[in-house]
Amino acid sequence: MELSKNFNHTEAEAKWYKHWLDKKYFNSKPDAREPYTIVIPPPNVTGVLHVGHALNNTIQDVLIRYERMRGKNTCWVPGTDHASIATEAKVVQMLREKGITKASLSRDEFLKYAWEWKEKYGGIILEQLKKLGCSADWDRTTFTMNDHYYKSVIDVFVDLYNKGWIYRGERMIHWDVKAKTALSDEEVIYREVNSKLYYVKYIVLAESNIGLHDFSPSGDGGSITIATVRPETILGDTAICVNPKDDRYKHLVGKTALVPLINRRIPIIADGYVEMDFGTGALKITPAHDINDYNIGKKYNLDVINIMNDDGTMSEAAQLFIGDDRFEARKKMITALEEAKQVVKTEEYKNQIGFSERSDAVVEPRLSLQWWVNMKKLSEPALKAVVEEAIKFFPPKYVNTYRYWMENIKDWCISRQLWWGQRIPAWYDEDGNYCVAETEEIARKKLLAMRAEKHVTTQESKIEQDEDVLDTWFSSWLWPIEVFKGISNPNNADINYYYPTQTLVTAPEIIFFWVARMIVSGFEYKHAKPFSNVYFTGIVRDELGRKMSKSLGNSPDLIALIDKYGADAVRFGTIISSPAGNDLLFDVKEESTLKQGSFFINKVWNAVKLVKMWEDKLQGASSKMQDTSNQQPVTSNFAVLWFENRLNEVRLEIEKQYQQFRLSEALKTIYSLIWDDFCSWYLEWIKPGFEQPIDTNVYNSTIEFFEELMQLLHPFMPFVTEEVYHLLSAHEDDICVRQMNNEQLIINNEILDSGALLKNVITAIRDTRNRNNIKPKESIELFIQAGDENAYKAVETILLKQVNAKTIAFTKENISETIVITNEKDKFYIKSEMEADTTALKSELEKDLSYQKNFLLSVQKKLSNERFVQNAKPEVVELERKKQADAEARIKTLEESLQDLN
RNA sequence: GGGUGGCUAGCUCAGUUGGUUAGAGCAUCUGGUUUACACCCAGAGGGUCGGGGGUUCGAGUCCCUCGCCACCCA
Repeated sequence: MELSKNFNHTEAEAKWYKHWLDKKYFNSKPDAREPYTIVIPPPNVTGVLHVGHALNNTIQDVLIRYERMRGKNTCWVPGTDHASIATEAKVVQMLREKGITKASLSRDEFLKYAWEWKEKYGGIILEQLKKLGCSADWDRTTFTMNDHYYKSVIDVFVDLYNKGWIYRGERMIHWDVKAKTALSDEEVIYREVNSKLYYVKYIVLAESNIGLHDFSPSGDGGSITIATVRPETILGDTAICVNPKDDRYKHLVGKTALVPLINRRIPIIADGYVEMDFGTGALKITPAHDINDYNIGKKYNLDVINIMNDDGTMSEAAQLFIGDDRFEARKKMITALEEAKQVVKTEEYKNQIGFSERSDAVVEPRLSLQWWVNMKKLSEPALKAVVEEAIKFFPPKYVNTYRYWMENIKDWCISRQLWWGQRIPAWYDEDGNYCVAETEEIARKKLLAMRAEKHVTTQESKIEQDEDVLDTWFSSWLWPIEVFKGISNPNNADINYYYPTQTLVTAPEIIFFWVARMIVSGFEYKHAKPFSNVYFTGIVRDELGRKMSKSLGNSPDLIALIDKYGADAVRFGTIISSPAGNDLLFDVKEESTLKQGSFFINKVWNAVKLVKMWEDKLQGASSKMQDTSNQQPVTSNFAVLWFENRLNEVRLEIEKQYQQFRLSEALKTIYSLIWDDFCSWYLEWIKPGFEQPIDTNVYNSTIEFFEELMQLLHPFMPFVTEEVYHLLSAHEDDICVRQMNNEQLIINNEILDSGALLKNVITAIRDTRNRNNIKPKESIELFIQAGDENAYKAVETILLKQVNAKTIAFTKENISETIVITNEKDKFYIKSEMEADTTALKSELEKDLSYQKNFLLSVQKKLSNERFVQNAKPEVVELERKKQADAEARIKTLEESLQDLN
């Protein structure tokens, strides 16, 4: 069979993915086997594949494919979430391009457009995951706005409300003036910004604040200067606050100041909250526009004056600059204050400002009536489950982060002023009564009953549903349950079989948003944890260490990379550079790990070509040829024996690495096993001479080894391994579902040691050849002076071939006129046409000798230390003794060799 | 300001309960191409383990302290 020069990834990827789908390998139904379940972190329905998704989903696919080959009934559930803010923004933008404003549409009309948009673009990311090779059960694809899911979210809301965990309340919240919606704390990103700190003078009235209605603009009570970065909010000031210990201001406490420009009378109060050394030590209090001011306002019963509209423009209450945007108003405010000579000075100042994660608008603190979940009691079992390790985190360092957040958990603001999402099931009547109910019909009855109870009227009132929708996380926190319809159809066969799931793979950034809340809902609605393990991937950064982000434009086009390098190479590249729990530095410029991945594929491909070349020239057990004189020497069997043991050794290693989620380590281990052990050593050892036949038994073993290697590699690089598997020999099955050998692995350490010795000797001799400029083609005569000749006899022909020797002879005597090298107790004499450069040789030997002597000295120092011999573990002392003996033997050999040279 | 993690070869990182004079990949250097692969082969060089102090027979590993970086929270 003639193989193409290189592996054609485009063709193979399409072919095998279709084949796997046709065979329904990824589909799962409950059966007698043990389940292994993963639910995908649903990507945003507006999303396109970026490196973070590639990493995250490759890891999930690796775990799923590995467990599938280990006999588990694997089920990987894919899907997307409806991402209310992001999707609504996309739809609004699309409408704008069509010349339609959201305000001109009814809610239903808008939602129709939104669904159209979702149907058209919402599946892109899932199709991209298929290109990556993801083996998810696509028949189970779930969307958080599907009918059953929608209903479950509503039911959960009603249930929590009835249990008293959901309430409606006025709070200071983060307001996105662009999206015109509330944001949760987690949706605000703080960035350091260069601002200006303005020092503004307030006039203080002479009299105390008794007669607030008397107006005396001249003041003569002096003045007080405050520092602020938001001068436009001065218009909403309702007090000035100083520290009670501050001697500078003690005489002013209790007096009245005038708000600049509008001359509102406000009290000067004292509270320990104020830091004396910040600014001037005097703080303006604007309860409607700052969370801390709000709290002080509540404490001192201050007026709350909201001077801004919901779009960030100044409201009538501001009195000035009405209708101007807040930043425009700030500029005008400064000009006006300067004209009034009330700006004392201006300083450059760096401060942290909150931005909306979705719209990037500067977040405005705003008082608002919102729906909240009281998390304190609800979250208790979830905290316990992680602390007590019923749910394990990988890496475990995130337990601390989780614990801190859960122990200080705040109420969760779940209402969003949007249309795209589950509409809050609360209804209001004309008299201000409201109720929460699954449907309008039930709500109507409830409200009627409320009115009757209050004896308001028996007449039915018009009722209206709350305009707002629920936070998207309020639907995705039910994900591990409702993807199996565990809420809409409790105790069905799927939920009972697949829940709790085994592993969640996600980014640490959403540990609070999502992971913690899923654990909470799991205990509340299934009375069980949603998953046993949580594997947190690293954050993907570019070569400069910057987080990949849309705004920076530093995220590469994954599909282009898959086209260029192949899905296997992309999977290799992301996993190999992503040690467990560490950030992944993705070198976009050089694409170095992707290259490494495609080089690796090429290596595997060429190994197939080599092995298949031998197929036509088989000889031995099953060969028809009777002539045995030409048979390959038995020493090839050493190679087979060695690789068999080496393979088993590595399989154990990899199993351990999987258990600890050290996937990048596992891949490195397999990479090195294939490239170094299999290709560089094993294949060279068994390689027959030019045009020579290969022993059938050796060939068959090699095919088996190769297939097992492909199986180990398959979870990481599914396409090339499936292709190679079918090329190596005829198979009815596919590697995708081939089951791993579950037998107890036996490892013969003697064989492994012999292999290591052989490798060492080969490397040492090659090194010596190199250093002495013996050309690769020039053959040498090798003499071995060994304590145990048998150790070399079994590998003699391999050694002969690997160091290009024409003869190997064993000797008891020193051989003169040769280059000599030593390996532990043994000496090797290399005779070549080149004249041995004794000076260079001598210096090499002397260098080695001095190293060995120093080494011996350090060992002796340890052993002569009584406290070491007494305190150290016996096996450690024993090891030191062996080191001493080895070093002594080595020194003896080296000294002898040096003597021969003189 | 509080918390967490990190600082090991030029770069990216391993280094498991303290125990060979610290490893890998990439990059670099030397030599090599008719016989699987130059997307390759053979080999080499390169580290005071962020600084200082301590515990110990023994510290990259444990403790203290300082410095720098990152992330999370406020």
